[in-house]
Amino acid sequence: MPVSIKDIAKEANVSPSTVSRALNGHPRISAETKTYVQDLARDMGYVPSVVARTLVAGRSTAIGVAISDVLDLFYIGLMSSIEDAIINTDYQVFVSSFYRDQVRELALANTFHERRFAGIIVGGSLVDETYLTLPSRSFMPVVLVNCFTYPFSVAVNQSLGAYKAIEHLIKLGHRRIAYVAQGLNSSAESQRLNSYRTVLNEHHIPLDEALIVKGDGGISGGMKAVSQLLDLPQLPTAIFCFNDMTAIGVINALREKSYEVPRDISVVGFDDLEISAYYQPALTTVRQPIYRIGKSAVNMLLRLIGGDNDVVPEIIDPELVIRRSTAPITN
Amino acid sequence: MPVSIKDIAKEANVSPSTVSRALNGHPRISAETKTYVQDLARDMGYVPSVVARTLVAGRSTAIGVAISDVLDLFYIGLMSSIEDAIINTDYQVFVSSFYRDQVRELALANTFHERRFAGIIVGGSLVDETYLTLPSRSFMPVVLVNCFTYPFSVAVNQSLGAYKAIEHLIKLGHRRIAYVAQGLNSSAESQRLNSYRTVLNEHHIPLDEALIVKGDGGISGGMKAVSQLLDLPQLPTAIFCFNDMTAIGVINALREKSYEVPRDISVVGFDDLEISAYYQPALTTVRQPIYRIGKSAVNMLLRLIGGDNDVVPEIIDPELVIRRSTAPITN
DNA sequence: TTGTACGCGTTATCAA
DNA sequence: TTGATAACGCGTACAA
Repeated sequence: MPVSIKDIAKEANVSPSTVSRALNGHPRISAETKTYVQDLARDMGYVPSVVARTLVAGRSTAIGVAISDVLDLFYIGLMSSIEDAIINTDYQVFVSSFYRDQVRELALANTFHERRFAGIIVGGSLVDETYLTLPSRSFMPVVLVNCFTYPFSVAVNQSLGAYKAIEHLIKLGHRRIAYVAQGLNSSAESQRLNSYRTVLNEHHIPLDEALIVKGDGGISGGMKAVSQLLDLPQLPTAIFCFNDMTAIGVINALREKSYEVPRDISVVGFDDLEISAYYQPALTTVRQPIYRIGKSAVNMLLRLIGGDNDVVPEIIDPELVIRRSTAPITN
Repeated sequence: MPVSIKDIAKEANVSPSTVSRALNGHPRISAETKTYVQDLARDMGYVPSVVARTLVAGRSTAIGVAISDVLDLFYIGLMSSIEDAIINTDYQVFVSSFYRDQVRELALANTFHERRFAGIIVGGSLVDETYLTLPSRSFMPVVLVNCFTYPFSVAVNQSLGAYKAIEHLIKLGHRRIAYVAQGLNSSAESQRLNSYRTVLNEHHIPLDEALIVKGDGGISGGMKAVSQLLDLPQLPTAIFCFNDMTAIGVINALREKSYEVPRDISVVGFDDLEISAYYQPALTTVRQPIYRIGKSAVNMLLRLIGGDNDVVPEIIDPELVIRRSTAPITN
């Protein structure tokens, strides 16, 4: 068992409250007993119990971060930026993931609730507005990232991102543009897919549903998607991918079949991960400014925790980063 | 404030202990009151306070994972495998990182201690045996990953890994072999560096200290290292990198200067990240079986938590994965 | 079958 | 300046 205030009190022949005062720099205490108790506490290896402190205070300094998938580097960047933003506050961050599973996501929210966390940030939620109905809502604020159906959120404008990507391809002369989806019921997914449909429509390009295939947000999903696309009677000349890892998978699978990017087929990603600039070919992609997102999410959460409910969703316009994986159509 | 057992008791006109019994499936309670209380608790949105429960029980079901760097994909893999291994137990995982900083690492250990976590796993520790001296040691076991100076650890044999990598290069005819370090005082770092020196020595290759340069474990560190190496009067013909991300940085920087890998210079990484197989050229690298490491670390920690101190360090022999970034020397 | 009393570690309040 | 007491939410031994 850890050393408690009582143990120190007994050893020092004072009352527990005196120990508490000495340790918390309370004004009304003699300098003598103060240093004596402090030294003793140190020597006994005392570390205060935040558990007990939380119980009596009725509030916690723990902030939870729930991310959909640890293997998705976008969420890793989010995690990193959140930790960065919170390091200078009085709060501590604890991260867990729910592996793209609705049930696990809610279980995780419940875990945070059970532990009475001060608030949580969720990246890649699959249950969205459900958070509004949770009983924890009143005392454990929830901020979502990249979700548009929720009032407390920081989001990159997914529609605009997809729009910019597809427009870019169209300007390069492409008309047969495939979309490799993530295969999840996320807010980002539906926004991008809708935008894909809209832009094609605006440009009077007939929609071919066969060009919409499912990936899994990772390399292998991108590779499988390509094998589906290559079975088509008429190949696409460009592929818009849900994210950069998917794009890397796509490019690899194409290379295996001796299609070269961008000579034969153009590929656009989403996220702008660090690796994307250093991949061969360097990826054309839609940048999600993850650092800014994390900072804003933390900001918003801290305001909500402080009782300021007067926040508005923050929408960030993404930027298209043009590199070497896209080129004008040749044939 | 969240709903408490007392709130329910008041509403149901029973005592708090009856509510507690009803909610915990206690045998001695009438089926009638049981279901009544359970329904009421659900309707009132009751979620038990693990904080209070932890306090009274004297033990927690929280397991902390401290990783050195979220942007290092090796640790992300570790995090993932640990979560995987723990999902079927009664414990919950909470991850935080300490950004390659000794002070932050100890602060994080203290945070876990304050919250009375059941145990912690540390990846990439910079303080190693210090954990043996912490006052939390007796009730919060600590398992380290890839640390050889600590009795409770799961580690890949770093020396052997480096040995296999360098041997491979030597067999390909290389004798001027550079080493791009991580630049940290970690256990892995010193083991690999020692091994590098040893193997060269065994093969009677004179050690040129100028061939040992510092990276930072990431892409940019690898790139900077290359610019140092290229300033040398005599270039290396092969570069052994601390990890795969470093290798990717190295290959990129070389490409920028029109050196082609492996034609002009061979490059070996370490870790075998997912991306490494799909990079161009696919990386020759030392595989650290991260899934197995995470599983073993969790296993060991749970045994320690269970009071079984009869554990021995687990050492895993790594495998060299030969791909396309290494080739026989040409000139 | 249910209620009462106590303790977990801490802090705030009130009394000495 | 210090000590005693109560309270946070829960579980459990004991009493009813």
